[in-house]
Amino acid sequence: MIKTSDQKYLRAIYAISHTEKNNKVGLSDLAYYLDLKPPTVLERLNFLQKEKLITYKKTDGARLTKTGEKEALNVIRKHRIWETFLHKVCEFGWNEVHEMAEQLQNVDSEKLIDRIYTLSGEPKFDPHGDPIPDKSGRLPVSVRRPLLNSVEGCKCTVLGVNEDSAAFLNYLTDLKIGLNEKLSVEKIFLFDGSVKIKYKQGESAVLSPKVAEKIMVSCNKPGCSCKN
Amino acid sequence: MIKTSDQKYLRAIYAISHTEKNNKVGLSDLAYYLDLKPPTVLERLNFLQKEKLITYKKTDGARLTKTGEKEALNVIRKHRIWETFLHKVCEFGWNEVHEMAEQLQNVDSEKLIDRIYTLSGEPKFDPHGDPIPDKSGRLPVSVRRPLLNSVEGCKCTVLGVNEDSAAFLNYLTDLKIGLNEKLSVEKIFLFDGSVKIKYKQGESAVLSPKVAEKIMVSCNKPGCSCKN
DNA sequence: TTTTATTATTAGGTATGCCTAATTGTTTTA
DNA sequence: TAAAACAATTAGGCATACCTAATAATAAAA
Repeated sequence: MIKTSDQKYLRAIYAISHTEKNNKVGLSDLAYYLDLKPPTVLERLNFLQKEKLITYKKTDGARLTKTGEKEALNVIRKHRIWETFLHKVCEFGWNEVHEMAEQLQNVDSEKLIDRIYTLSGEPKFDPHGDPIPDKSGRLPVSVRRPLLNSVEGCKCTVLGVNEDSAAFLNYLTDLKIGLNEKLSVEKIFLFDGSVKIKYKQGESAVLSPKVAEKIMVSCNKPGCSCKN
Repeated sequence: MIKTSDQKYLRAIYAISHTEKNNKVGLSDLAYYLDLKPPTVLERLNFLQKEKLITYKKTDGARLTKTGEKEALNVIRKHRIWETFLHKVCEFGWNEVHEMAEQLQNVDSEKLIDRIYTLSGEPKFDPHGDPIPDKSGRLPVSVRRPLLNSVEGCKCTVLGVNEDSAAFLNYLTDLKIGLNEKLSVEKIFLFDGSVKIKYKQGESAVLSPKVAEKIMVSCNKPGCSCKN
């Protein structure tokens, strides 16, 4: 059985390699992400390589092997199912669930995850809009795209976000933008790409491109001319 | 903040000192209970004593201080609430919940415990029939007594058990004796104190005193002449 | 292309939470 | 009451999972 501390490494590698700038997962990127020092991480990477869960070369960074990716997706599955449960069944805000799920994902019982998932209604996406892998690690496909890619006049729905920081989530909460919120794109400012949106009854906001890039939506009308 | 590994010690001391033979909690009793070696336990007991969570003297064994007992009851509360949740909401058998609760009790969120408890209907006793302390460590009083103390003819209800071992719980499951089962005491054999019971529609069993001692019941009629 | 900055690696260290083996008390019980 | 059994203690060791400081390799900038 693979240790929970090692699962953290696998999950981190997975997360970093699925960023926009998805090139190589360097030692110091990982150390920074995990809040550890490079020598600590290096030691463990060598171990994980011996176990054939990753490959690691200084030039190439860390990459998950087939087995390693499966492990990573397994933890991601647990994490996202717990987040879903906490949000849907326990009624926590989507900005509160991450910390708790981080601890709960380590509980060792497949059967428990199954029950929790059933109780949550077996959705395909977690409260941040991230896809929940099935038991064999397959991800559901989604039509998520960044709000930033909208054309003026588009009406779309918030499916999730691309950042978990409390600062960001609290900002959205302040604006009263939540999961499943329907947004209407009023204007795209050519100057810097800022996006003006309307939502709820009469709320409106101008979002910086940095923010709009991290809000994931899907268009309400199929065949809308927004980019993906 | 007190470490989860230290909480285990406090809980163990609490558990052992609340046994029938509740005299002193010796070093080796504790070591046996925790499945550790005496030197390991001694080291930690000295630490816990420095922290004023227990007192420990070779002659007197380990005793919880006020603070220590409060800590212990706090973990016990979490453990029993998780067990209740797993049984009532997730529909696990009462013989499956202990292991999972052991892990879940370490999750650090008062708020989560509150939600889980609400979802479970805020009962006063867990699925083994053990009382759930409130937030200040107060225990609800119960009228539990061992089945062994019954008089012939008594009708009573199973509230819980005094042992958590899988062997014991599986034995009860085989006999189809579960929580809230109504039992009718047919005969007490003077020879060794075995108890013959009837229950469900026509099931019957003769329980050894060792078993009958560990099944906790309450009489269905107030003023029944059973001992407590 | 030399200097500077960044990143990776090695070597050695610390705290935690366990362990075994040996020693010393303290009970039983013969 | 001496021998045997058991409980408590001391001393020293090991693995894990981190760390710092120093060095080597590589990439970026002057």
